[in-house]
Amino acid sequence: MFTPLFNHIQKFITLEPSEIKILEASLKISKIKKKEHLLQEGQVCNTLYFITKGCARQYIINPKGSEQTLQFAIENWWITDYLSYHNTTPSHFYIQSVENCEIISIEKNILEPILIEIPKLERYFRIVSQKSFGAMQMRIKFLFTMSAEERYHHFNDHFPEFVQRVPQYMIASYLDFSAEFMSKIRAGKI
Amino acid sequence: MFTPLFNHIQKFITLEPSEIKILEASLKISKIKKKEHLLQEGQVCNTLYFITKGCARQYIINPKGSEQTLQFAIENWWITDYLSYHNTTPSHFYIQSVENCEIISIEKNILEPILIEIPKLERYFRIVSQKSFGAMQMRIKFLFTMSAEERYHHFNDHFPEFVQRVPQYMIASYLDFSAEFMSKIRAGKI
DNA sequence: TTAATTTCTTGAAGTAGTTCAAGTTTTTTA
DNA sequence: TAAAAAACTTGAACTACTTCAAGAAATTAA
Repeated sequence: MFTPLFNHIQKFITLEPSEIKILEASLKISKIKKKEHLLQEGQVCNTLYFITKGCARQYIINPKGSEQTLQFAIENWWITDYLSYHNTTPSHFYIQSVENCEIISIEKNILEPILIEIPKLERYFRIVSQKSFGAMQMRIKFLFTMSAEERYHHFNDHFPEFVQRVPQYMIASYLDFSAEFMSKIRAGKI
Repeated sequence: MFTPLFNHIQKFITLEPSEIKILEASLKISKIKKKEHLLQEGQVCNTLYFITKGCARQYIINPKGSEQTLQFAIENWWITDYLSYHNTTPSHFYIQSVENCEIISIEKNILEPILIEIPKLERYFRIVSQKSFGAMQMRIKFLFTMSAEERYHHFNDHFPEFVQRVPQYMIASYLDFSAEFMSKIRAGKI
């Protein structure tokens, strides 16, 4: 049930059976339907979510009233608002499932004592979040240096299966151009 | 000498005197001149840098051959390429001082054993990097939702001292518009 | 303190995107 | 399986920016 997460953890550290038990006891798994919200703007985010099946996204509603996807998370990705989590401040983001999902969640007030009990888990979360930060730096690089068309092709080349899974307009906003423009790129009308 | 770093660490965790000694022994402090490089594109980054005085930046050279700043780091900020650090892959970035700097550096092969010895430090780096990741999410939000002029004013309002310290063209590229356009915004010609 | 270099400014011309509105296709729901 | 809702497409008009080129101002070096 929790195996995808433990497999992921074991890529970075090695847990004792006793430690696995402790962690396991504090995890919660839930199935959620497409378009359900895990977090709404204005709420304080005090949960980490790990996707074991399906796909979720973080998005905002921009000043013009339309949704803009900032981040996707698929199988074996964590998704959360870390700023809200750490500062206990209202979130600027929505987190929503894009497909029916299976999600492991763990709450801050349960996780933090466990991290002190099992320091290897601190290590796991440190490495994962440093790598995510690094990935974000690359994302900014791509946004800054590539044209809309280049970003589309780059994304398509790197995540072809993913492009099939989610609506185009979400990918368009994630790549920071309009759905209409994406349609024209795809039709070769650029 | 290392006090700015220890002050920063003590905001998140509490170290024993013995632990402070261990860490201290593995830190290196250096003064570097304006425009010196800490990292060049293509090198593997195996060092973390903590700015105690001055200002550094991460930048790339874009396909047109001009520099684009992706990140600034001032006093009490860490700067590094975490993707290169963790994957031992060539970096896509330059890291360079923008002013004369005093910088604490710590190497991966020295740090990693210390982190195992002092798990509280794992905690420190985890929290710092999760917060940085959160800040990056906000940065993407601003890039996506604000016009060039709004980004300029927002940055100016939040970091007025900083705007005095670094050349405008670096700020312009950090905010993802041209130096010429920034000049026009400042002159109110927009 | 002069020369050299770096940074900033300005206007004119161009363009990579957006916005709007309407129609079509696909997917979901009942 | 029909109706409703969601997602995608298209073209025309627009605009927020970029690029270029040249000069002015500020900073640094000798």
